[in-house]
Amino acid sequence: MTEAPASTTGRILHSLRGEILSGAIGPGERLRQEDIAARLGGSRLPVREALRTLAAEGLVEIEANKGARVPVLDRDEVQTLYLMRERLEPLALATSLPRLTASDIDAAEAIQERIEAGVDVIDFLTLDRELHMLTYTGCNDEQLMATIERLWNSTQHYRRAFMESGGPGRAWVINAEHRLLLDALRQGDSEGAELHLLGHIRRTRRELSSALHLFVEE
Amino acid sequence: MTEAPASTTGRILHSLRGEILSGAIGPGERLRQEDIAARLGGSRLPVREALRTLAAEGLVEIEANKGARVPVLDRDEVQTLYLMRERLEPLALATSLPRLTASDIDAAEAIQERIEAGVDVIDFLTLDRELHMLTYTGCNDEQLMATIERLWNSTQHYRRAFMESGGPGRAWVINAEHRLLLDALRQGDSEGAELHLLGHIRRTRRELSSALHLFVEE
DNA sequence: ATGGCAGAGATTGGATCCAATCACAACCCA
DNA sequence: TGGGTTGTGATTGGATCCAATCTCTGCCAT
Repeated sequence: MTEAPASTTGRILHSLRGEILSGAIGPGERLRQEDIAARLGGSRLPVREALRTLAAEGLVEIEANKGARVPVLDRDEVQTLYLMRERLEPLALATSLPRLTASDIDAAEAIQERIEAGVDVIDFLTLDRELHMLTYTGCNDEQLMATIERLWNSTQHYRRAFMESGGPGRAWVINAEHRLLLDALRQGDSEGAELHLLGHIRRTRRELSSALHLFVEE
Repeated sequence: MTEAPASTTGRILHSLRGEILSGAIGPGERLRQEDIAARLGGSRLPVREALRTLAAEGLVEIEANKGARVPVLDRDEVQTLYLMRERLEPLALATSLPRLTASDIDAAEAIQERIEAGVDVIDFLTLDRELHMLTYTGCNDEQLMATIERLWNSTQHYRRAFMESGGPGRAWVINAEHRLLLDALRQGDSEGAELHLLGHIRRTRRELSSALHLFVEE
């Protein structure tokens, strides 16, 4: 997610995805090809290809002759995306665990310590994602990991909006879940790790779903 | 999956996807932009956009300056795709069931009767897919259904190769599983339906995994 | 005979230009 | 005054052209 590709299409794709994930381009916002081409450098052609890719990833939606915009998700859609995470991420974790090294878990714990030391909203989102992705490094299946990243990407905006509007309130819950997850991983306890991960995602889903103010119709 | 779009890009995308799913273009085969443009009508531009979309779907892989080809999956990759189906399709089924009408189930049973009446390999693949997708019609979540369709698409070649090389041998097993699934749906038994579906996908995964001749290195 | 190398043809990547469609505003008429 | 209509600017869709990279063949040297 961090490597910068050489081709123009790859570069524009990378930049656009980053702008959507960072919130610089929010849900409902329109993406004009010429604007993007001028802003990111290049002609409209690589922009169109990048938009096609983003559309297949679910990060934008393209309507024929009417252009691309960032989709506005309602509560049910975000809920389903989280239900998908609840099903797929334990699978990735179980696949990853046998190949996970002690230093992988060390790195994850270092991230957790930074989270507990106190960070702002934007840093938390980045570190939380890094931590979870680190636990999946042993899973080298492209399709599974690509699907999981898509699920994170599609819900990124709502996670950030939730955190910025006060967040979960009880930070210790997240930390306890992370610690339990990492401990289970350390012990090679696949089932335990899967259960803690499931509970972690499930609780987040429920908190997001009850934050109705995130999903007011526009 | 069957509607023919008006735009050139959409038409080419639809045709290319169909050719890959039908086996007209097999794994490892290269896709030259100019060939496709000449064959399907249009310039290379819409072809490139269609290839980008197919790449994001996992139906082709694009290497910079080297073009697109249909990916060759090994046994582990197909296995993981099926494990993903085992996780996601019961979710789609549970979401679908409350909105499923009696006539939906009637239609699915009609398909099952056609399968039992005896069909060739290609018809079976089509009907089997139609049957399962029918059971998901009540699930109107775009992302979940798109992900499931991608999983079917990515594994379509190996399913067909398996069927053509003798298949499961015991056709009654599939029919029993389908009947049990449909019966549970008829009774509104969500848990039972999920279990039968899981068993159905799981058995297919195991049979495919043990058919090593499908995955010889090239 | 075999391995490396060079060059020509093939193929992809990108830019510019033209056509088609859409959105919006001004205008006309009831 | 309000609603429909038409026309113009804005935006997207598609085609052709040029540049960059790759591939593959044939040649040369060892």
